[in-house]
Amino acid sequence: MNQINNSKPAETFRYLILATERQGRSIFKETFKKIGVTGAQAEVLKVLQENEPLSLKELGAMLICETESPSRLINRLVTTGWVQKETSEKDSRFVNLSLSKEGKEKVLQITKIEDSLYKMLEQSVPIEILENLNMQLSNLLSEQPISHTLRLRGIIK
Amino acid sequence: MNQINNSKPAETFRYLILATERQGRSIFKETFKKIGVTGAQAEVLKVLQENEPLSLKELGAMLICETESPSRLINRLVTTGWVQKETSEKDSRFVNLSLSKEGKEKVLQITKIEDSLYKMLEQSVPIEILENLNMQLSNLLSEQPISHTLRLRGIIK
DNA sequence: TCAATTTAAATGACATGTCATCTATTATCA
DNA sequence: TGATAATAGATGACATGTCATTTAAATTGA
Repeated sequence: MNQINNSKPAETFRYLILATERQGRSIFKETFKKIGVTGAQAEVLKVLQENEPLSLKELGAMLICETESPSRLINRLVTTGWVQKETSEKDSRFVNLSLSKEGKEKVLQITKIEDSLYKMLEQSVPIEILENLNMQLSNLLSEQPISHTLRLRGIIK
Repeated sequence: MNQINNSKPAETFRYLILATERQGRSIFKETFKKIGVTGAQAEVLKVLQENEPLSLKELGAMLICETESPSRLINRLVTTGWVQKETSEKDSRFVNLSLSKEGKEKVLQITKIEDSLYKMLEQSVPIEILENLNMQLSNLLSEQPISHTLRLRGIIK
């Protein structure tokens, strides 16, 4: 078991969160690369799968990786052919975003990758510890702006 | 207390880590902005303060936000006048990086900001919970490549 | 009805992360 | 001694995050 620096618990926590996020992102990136997808793209495709159709603003509100109108990210996914973008008939300021057929297929691949990585994590860390971490982290975030996004995503209730 | 999605603890954990990191980054960014520094720059300046002089490679190994030779980040800090860069006399492939006088002053400001944000966090979360989170997260990372960086930084031992 | 205001999305500019490639320097080895 | 290999750092190109600004469309209110 590691010894941590307990003289500065808040600073230690900050860097451990940063390190955990970076390590996780690196692991996901490594495997997403094989199917030609970045982490941000994967999140978009999955959010669309579960909530389509969405406007850009609605999508932006549901992304944890993205805080504002993700025009460029979406335009790249449209160019790649995984997302369809249509101007709304009711209000042409809005666009309606949804997955194409290829996008739906790509999401299946993404889900397989994610599920296998989740399984690895669940096998290396006792579930009670994961659940406890989840409870503490969600308490920490409960009054923060991002908790709204987490509720939209069903990550916290 | 929040209810979390316990049907997928690993996925929930992933997004909670992502959300915690993003929320924390946003808070630091907000306050660093007032002294004209980005989060990555702040980390560089603090690492140099505690370990100077460093080569680019050594610095890169110690950064949690950065994984490789951070040439451009450093060049911007040199341009801004906070970091001094000299070619090594012994081996001119290497550069020696250290803080300028202005850089040292900027680090004092950075430290004040960080300490006040750390204090806020320590006041809103019981220390035992923070320490427990730190222990669990460091255990999680102990076999990961990034644990080397964390040890160099004294965050884990 | 029309001016003013608000809203959705796009874009410019900048910062940074990532990967590949390049240049310059040093080390190694026959 | 010189060719080859390894190393440190820089740069090109691309992706994405952030903030400000712009454009186009819809809403509001007099």
